[in-house]
Amino acid sequence: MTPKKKILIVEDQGMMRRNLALLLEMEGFEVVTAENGRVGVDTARSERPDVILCDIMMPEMDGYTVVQTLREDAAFATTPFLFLTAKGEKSDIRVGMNFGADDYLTKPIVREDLLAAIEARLARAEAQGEHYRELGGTGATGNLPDFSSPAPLQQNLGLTAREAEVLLWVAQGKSNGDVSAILGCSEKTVKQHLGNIFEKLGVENRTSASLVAVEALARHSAK
Amino acid sequence: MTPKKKILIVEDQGMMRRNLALLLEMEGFEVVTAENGRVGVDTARSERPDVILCDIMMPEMDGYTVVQTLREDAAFATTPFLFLTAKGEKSDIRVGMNFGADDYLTKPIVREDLLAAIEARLARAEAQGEHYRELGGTGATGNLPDFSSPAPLQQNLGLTAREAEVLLWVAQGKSNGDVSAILGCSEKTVKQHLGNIFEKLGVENRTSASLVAVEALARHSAK
DNA sequence: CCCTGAATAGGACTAAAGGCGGATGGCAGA
DNA sequence: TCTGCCATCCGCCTTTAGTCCTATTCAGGG
Repeated sequence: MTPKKKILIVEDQGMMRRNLALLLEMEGFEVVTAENGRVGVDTARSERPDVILCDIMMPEMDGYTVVQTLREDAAFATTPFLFLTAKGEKSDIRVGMNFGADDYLTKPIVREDLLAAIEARLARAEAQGEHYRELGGTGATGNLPDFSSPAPLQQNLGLTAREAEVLLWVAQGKSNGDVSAILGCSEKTVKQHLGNIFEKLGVENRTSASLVAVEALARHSAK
Repeated sequence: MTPKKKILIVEDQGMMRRNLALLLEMEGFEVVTAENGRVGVDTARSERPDVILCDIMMPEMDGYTVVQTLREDAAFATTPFLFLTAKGEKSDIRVGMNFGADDYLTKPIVREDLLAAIEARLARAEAQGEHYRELGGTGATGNLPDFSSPAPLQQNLGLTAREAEVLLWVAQGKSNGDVSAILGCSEKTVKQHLGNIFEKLGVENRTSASLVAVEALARHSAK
């Protein structure tokens, strides 16, 4: 929502293309257009639209081929693809849907239907993204795992509460001196705990222990 | 494919329901049925089908409400939902699609269309799953990032080729001595590179540098 | 009450890490 | 050709990390 959604219109009829573009721009979408299927595929690849509206009957490359081509590309596996068709012919629509389109709109395009369909597909795509992001946890976006609690380390690695606290800070790059100051104990104590941690984790130094910790935290975020 | 796909049929007309079930079972699908919308929602939650076929006009709860209800549940955010409708009325279908359905089939149901639509939606759902799994990379499952190539470190962190190699091993917990043996150079050289790496990454020790490296590698897996 | 496990900490020591300055050779671009 | 940038390596030095051993305190369970 916050970032302007980009819509690609692939439609050979100039008037129809301009009308649609104008309508969508007035609704706050960013619009790019292509005058046939072949150009449409190229434009999709360079512009990475959030939604694609595509006519079926076009010169150079028809709509079926466009959706088929784009669906082979992992980058467009999730992009909502809507057909625009002049024909009420169910068979045409069926063919398109079976090629992996997400919806269709019959001409003449009604403004309300168009907007409702676009919003519905955007909402659906977003909901699916969230679903998979949930599955993937924070690791899915390449971010660092959650260092907010030592509990996962305690649970998953069989550490004591204090050991988990020590490791939590060590894994964030803190020195023994830092950790002792943070936890309010002697540096000797930190070293002692670290030695025990290394033994429990089967590693030989803090860097390896940190790796194990990060992995455990990531696994925990992944639920 | 390997695991039998489970299909939920929500349809109030007994004959239609049994015919569809029989047809799909003969095609090798596992089929569960529900005789109205309310039961359909319950059944979906307990059976977790891979595809849902749902009539629109039903007693107790209509098809729109079913899809609306299920889409609110994260578990069904990605489940292909196909409407079965006796009406060729476009408006009915539009309403259903706008509620988050994925496709529709008009009665009388043609065997080929039904199977093609189901296969198309299953393929699409699977492709999307793969897409997001790719985004999640190995990190999505809580595993460690890909340490097979230093290239991502070189690219994303602005390191030289050699520096990236050094960091790649350091981030895996290797000591300077180990790295020098692995790379076939002096330990002094490793230290020198590490110093440069620390400066470039804005960190003060190998553990912090490793954290940055792991994050960069995870981000790279996320494409 | 005794025993265990956890947390704490000290001393003494070795090993590793990291900083600083200097130096060489290769290689590509101005 | 000269100038950076990169990779390589040295020595010297300080700081940090890590090990081994020992010891105290405290909370719970049998």
